[in-house]
Order: sequence, then C-alpha cells, then structure tokens
Amino acid sequence: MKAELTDRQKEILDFIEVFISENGFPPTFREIASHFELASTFGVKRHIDALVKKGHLSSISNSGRTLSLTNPAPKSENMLEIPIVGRVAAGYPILAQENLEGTFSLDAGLIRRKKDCFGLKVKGDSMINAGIFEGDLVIISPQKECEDGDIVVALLDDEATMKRFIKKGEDIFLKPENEKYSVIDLNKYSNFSIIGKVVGVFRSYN
Amino acid sequence: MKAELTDRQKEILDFIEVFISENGFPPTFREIASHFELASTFGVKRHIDALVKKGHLSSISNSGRTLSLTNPAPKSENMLEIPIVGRVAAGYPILAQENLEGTFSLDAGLIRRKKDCFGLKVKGDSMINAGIFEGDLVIISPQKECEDGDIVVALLDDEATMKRFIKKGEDIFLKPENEKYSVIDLNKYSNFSIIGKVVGVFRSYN
DNA sequence: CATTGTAGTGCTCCTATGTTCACTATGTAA
DNA sequence: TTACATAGTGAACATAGGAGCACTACAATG
Repeated sequence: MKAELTDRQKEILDFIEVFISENGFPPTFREIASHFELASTFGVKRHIDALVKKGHLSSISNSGRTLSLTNPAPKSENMLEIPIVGRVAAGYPILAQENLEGTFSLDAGLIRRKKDCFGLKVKGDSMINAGIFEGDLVIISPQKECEDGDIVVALLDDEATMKRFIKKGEDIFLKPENEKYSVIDLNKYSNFSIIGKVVGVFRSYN
Repeated sequence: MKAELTDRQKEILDFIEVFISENGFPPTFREIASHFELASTFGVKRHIDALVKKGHLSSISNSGRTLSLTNPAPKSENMLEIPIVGRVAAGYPILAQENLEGTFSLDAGLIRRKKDCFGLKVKGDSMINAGIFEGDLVIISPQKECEDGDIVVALLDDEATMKRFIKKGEDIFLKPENEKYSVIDLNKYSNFSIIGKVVGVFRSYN
C-alpha cells in the first residue's frame, strides 16, 4: 500500500502528470519550481525524492528530465485491436493486407480467446435466433475444431458460412438459427473446414 | 503529405518511439548516438532536424531531452471508456460511484453518440427478437426524448425497463421484442421517464 | 568529371539541469 | 518549551546535454 502523500506532493504529482500528457516529456526540477513559484530546486527535489520513495515516480540520478510516472500500464495495453476482414474463402489468407477493411479495438477483458481474432461483418439473417443480425460485427477466434453448440465460421465448397455447430454421436451439422433455412449435414461434405469460433458480437445503432 | 524519410531517419524515429514507450521520457542526442554507435551528436542533430522539418518530431531548442513525437493521438485517446452500472432507479444517480460495477473500453468509432454513455447488463428476455439476450452488455446514451423505433431504457413506477419505443400519432408505447410479453401503453402511466437510448450491444461467448 | 545528397567525425563552447549544504519558517504534538 | 515534520531559500558546484563549425567519405546523378 503506497504511503499517504502530503498536499504539496499531490499537487506536484498532478502537475507532472499533466505536463507529461501535454508535452510528451517530463518537466525538470526548475520547470516544476517555476510553476509553483519556488525559488529553490532543492525543495522540489525533496518532494520528488518523497514521491519516488512512495512509489509514484521514478527518475534517473544525475540525468536531466527523467521523471517518469509509475502508473498502471496505459489503457491501450489493455486493448485488443481486431482486424475486420472482408471475405473468408479457401486458399485465401484471411488476414492478407488486401482483405482488411479496417480495425476496431475493445477492452481485452471482454474477450477470453484473443489469439489472432478477427472481425467479420455479418451478411444474411441465418442466425437471428441467436441474436446475430445482418450488419453485426462478429469476432472470430481461429480454431480448426469446435464443440457442440459453438457458433462457427466454416468453409463449404469455398463458401464461408456462419452457423451453429451441432454434433450428434458421429454425425455433425451446421444449424442455422432461423427457421427459413435448413440444417446442413456436414457428413455429405468432404470439402469443408472450420475457420473459427464466434467469441463475440458487437452491434451499434447509429 | 509528409516528405519521405531516409532509412537512417526511419531507424532513428523508431528508436525514439520505442525509447519513449519503454522509459516514459525521450532520449537525448547522446543516447541516440550511443545506441547507433555514432561518435558525434552533430550527425544525430542533423537527422533530428530533418525529422522535425518533416513533421515527425518536435523539440525545444537549447533544452535537454525534449524530443516529442507528433504521432496521431495514442490509441487510448480513441477509446471510449464506459462505466457499467448496476441498477437504474428513480432518484438514484446512475453513475454514482457505488452503482458502478466496472468499466470497459471500446473503439470510439464504433459508437456515434458518446456523451455520458454507460453500460448495462441485460436481465430478462424481453428483447430477444431484437437480438438482445440476457447477459448482453448494452450501451446506453442518456436521452430524455427518443424516436419511434428506438430501443430505450425507461423508468416506469421506479422500475427500469428496456423496450422498443413506439409512437403512433399521440400515443406512445413500450414494445417488448418477445411475444411472451405485452406491449406497455405509456399513456396509462404518469410516472415514467426515458433514461436513454440503446446505441450498442456487446455479447461475448466465453 | 563535377555536383549534390546523405552520413558521419572531432572538437569546442554554451546552457540546462541535478546535487548538496547550511540555513529559516511554521505548525503540531509531547 | 522542546522536538519533530513539513516546506522552503540561497548559493555553489558538477555534470548532462544542445549547438555548431570545418572537415571527410561515399553514392547517385547529370
């Protein structure tokens, strides 16, 4: 538990944080002194030393302008940046540069399976009973295997489709979640593969 | 359009970016020279001057360690941090500290109406035909007024509810999107208010 | 071959910045 | 009243760091 700061120490720490965010580099002792209208850098140094000791700052001795905050990692390190891909097809690298339609970011804590995730805009209404509508952004975690009940993106005869994967004994199916469409018997297909599993859905109303 | 950089300039700019992200402050000319095993700071200065001229860096003359990147805003500035609230009730500040159950972040570009948004975990199945399931995270933009067809969070007799807002002439209703529930005639209510409009939905499969 | 651009050196000089000491002032607690 | 904690001063000194000149080397271009 970090020790309590005096009022002056808090003021100085705040100033340093703002200075760094506005300038892209930290202040010197003289700049801090100037801001607080103090005549002596030694007073500033004593406060800085206390803040270092209490774990709020770090600095390098005998080196100019090296104050550094010891804050938690910037938020962007907790972000997951997800590429949005245009099409999913056989023999076509999904994450090829020319297949990317953009990226978006979200809190890494929202998604468990993060490795190589990509986003895909939903086309069609085959999964509306699962709460996945046309225009939604689904987040896919690449996986070759999946489990009964997973919503997956698969390739059938070089066509990408997103359905619920159903396994009954040795038989496997892809089930639309819309009565308008028929269940697909995967046993009749030799040319299919699982691309990945849906791990998230995002929809915006704009 | 920023002018083209030479290979050496790119190397130096990359080094500065990494140095700043690892250290929290920029390098000096001598630190750059040391890294690239150059004997003279003047050579470094010429490269820095070029990078400044080409718009990639800024620096303060005669002031130590003031290199600063002129990159686009860090990713975290493009993030929208959304508080997740626990309950919505009359006379109860939604964003009160004790009502917060966490926060999550997502790309600011995914949501248009960003002001004072908050997140809410969905309870119940009244909106499943709109693709909003129990456990989903809806993002609410506070608004007192809304339009026909909007999905809203409203207070009825001090109870929060999320439904589709329907307006027919002078009559207004809250419509569940599940046949199991009845439409709510808002004309019969004096004690209701609109809290906000749903502007996004997020669901994860974990 | 001459010119231009890029990249670097050696060196000096100047300014910025950090460090430290002995001191004062004020408020609080014992 | 004394002791302690907090906050600050004035000054000197040492080191870090930026600025800039005249030069060399090499590659590319006209």
